Amino acid sequence: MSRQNPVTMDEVAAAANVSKPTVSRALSGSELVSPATRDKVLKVAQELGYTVNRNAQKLRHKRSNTIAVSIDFLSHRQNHISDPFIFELLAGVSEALGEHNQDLLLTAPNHNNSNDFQQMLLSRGVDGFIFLGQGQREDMLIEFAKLKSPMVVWGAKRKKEPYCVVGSDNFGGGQMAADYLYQQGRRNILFVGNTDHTEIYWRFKGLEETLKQHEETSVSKLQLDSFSYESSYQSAVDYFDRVDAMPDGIFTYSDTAAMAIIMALKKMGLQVPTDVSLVGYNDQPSAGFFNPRITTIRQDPYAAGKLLVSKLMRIIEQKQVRSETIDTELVVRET
Amino acid sequence: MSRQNPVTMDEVAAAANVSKPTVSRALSGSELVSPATRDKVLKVAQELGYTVNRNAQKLRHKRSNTIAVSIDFLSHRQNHISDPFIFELLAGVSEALGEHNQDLLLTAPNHNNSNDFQQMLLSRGVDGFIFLGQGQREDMLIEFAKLKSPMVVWGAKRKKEPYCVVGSDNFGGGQMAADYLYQQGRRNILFVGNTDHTEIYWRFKGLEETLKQHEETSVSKLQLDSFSYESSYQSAVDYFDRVDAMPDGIFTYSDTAAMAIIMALKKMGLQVPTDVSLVGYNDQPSAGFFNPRITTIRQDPYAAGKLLVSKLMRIIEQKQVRSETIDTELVVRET
DNA sequence: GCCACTAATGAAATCGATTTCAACAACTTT
DNA sequence: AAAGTTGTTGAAATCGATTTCATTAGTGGC
Repeated sequence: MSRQNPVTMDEVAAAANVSKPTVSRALSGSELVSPATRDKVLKVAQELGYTVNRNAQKLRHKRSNTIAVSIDFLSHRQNHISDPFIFELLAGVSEALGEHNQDLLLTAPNHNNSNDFQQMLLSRGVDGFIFLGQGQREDMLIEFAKLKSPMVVWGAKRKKEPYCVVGSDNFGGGQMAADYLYQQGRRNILFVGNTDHTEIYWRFKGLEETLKQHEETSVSKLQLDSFSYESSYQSAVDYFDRVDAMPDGIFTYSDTAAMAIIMALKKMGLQVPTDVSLVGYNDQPSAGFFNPRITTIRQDPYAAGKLLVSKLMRIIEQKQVRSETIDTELVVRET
Repeated sequence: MSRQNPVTMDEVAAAANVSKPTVSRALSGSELVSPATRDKVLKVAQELGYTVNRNAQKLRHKRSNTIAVSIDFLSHRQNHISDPFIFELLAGVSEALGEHNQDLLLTAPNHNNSNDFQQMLLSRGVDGFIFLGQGQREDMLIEFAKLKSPMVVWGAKRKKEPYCVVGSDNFGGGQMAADYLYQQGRRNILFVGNTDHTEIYWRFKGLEETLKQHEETSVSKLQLDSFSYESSYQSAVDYFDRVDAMPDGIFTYSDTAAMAIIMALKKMGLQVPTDVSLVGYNDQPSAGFFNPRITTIRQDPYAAGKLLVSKLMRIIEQKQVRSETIDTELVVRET
């Protein structure tokens, strides 16, 4: 009904016998309008079912109160779901943005290039960007950062990143995994993951450097190039087939990979945790009810979302912010 | 840089020595402008780094090319992630919207009431709505549908729903599960799920009515009221404790619940599939690599997303559309 | 050479809000 | 009673595009 022809501010003004500016002020709760007229305007607006035209408002304000959120994984049909953790992160960001009265524009897969992002920003479509996962596209992010648009990134901190990064302490996570596995009496540790990804690289480094401090330990690496369960499983089977000595401790870059590895070990006739101890990453929901229940490094996606959003808001307000690391925690379960 | 002060169409017009309307036409590829001037304008626009102000455009067009997507689960911190299938559905919708050049506005949890939705629509913020999951809020959707706004819903079809629903054939899914379990020689079947949800109700009905056709079968029901793994597990343990005869076949409303049930059975000393056969629902990614690998009813989230979006687009174009059911498929694995 | 017609362009109106600035009324102050 | 406040209100400009309508130049017909 009213959709065909929404009520405008002019009509409210006419009906309330005041001018358009007065209506605008009344609705925005300005002090410049007398309480009597304000009440009258509000009542009339309510009766007519008036709602502000947000596009007109955005045009005038030069601000959209909309944040674009870009999920790396959404663009790759093959492995988009590989990490349920990202979905939790999205939920956290969504909640936090809601608290700041910001709308969340989920960027479509085919927009995933600098040029289109730039368009979105400059065309006043959005006020800022949140990138969930820097993945292998870090160069693109660096390129994009040159535009000096408000942006924050979930991922790994580098020495001098040109944008604000929020992420868990990947190095510290690696350390925790190393300590745990060592305490379990494991000495031959295998890392599983694609260290081309900055985040994953630091998890590996944390593991490696911690183990170096002990004698008689060895660290090897199984380099994956896909996030999917199937491909991880296959890579693991191949690896275990060709390798001489089986590891007795494994640290995987994600819980999904952990599941794949456990299944591959099973195929090789090895039991977790009897023969091999294993630590995953993320504490994604299914990690806790996999069989066996996976020991993992927990990152709090809600805390992360909140932090990402609050940083971005400060950037939009032209304030200085720093990259920040959120706490991680070792969740000891059955593996 | 340019963010502080984006280039406007007027500036392009001045630089190209033409008028504003000509620039507008040139950029939109109108036939009304000569090829020579069009090329010139395009070149100048490129040089100045011009991008259209989408908010001005939206105001003028009275169309935002933005679709609001509402995810039921995002609003409940407790169980928002219960169903990874929803995330896949979201990815499908995102992809499909991208193909239609529509932006995707993910509605914030605190917007989840009719009034705010109405505001969004009437304020020209979005052109239509996609609800992923009708859940227990079906009354709210019906209320919202009265506004006659373009909307489509992922969920269960009813006799006469006041809006367009796309969903899988839940009754048929129930039938498939029943047939499978019967063929496995199972006779005492338990359904697990909250039948207050329309979708889940029909899955139960499909199961029940199919089994009724065979003699010497029994159907019982474990009513859940939460989607979370933990609570499902607990309910199952309690149920198995108090019930006289254990079922030899189980059909769960989701794969997450299936995992919880399997773990609960294990605790009771029962093996899947030796003692009990089990069919889940959704074929969520982890179903295929749970241990044991879960037999389930597959719904294609990409097909679903595409269908939802194409229906919505037709509704926005004022065309008639019908509710539709997408195919489901029994994926036989180890359970 | 004049008229009709087409193609290309621009002036001005428009979308619906917000904001600046001026105007006015009602009070104080002296 | 004149001047200065203070508090409310409205006219008009503005945000940046699109669209209508009028205008001009150029082409062909007779």
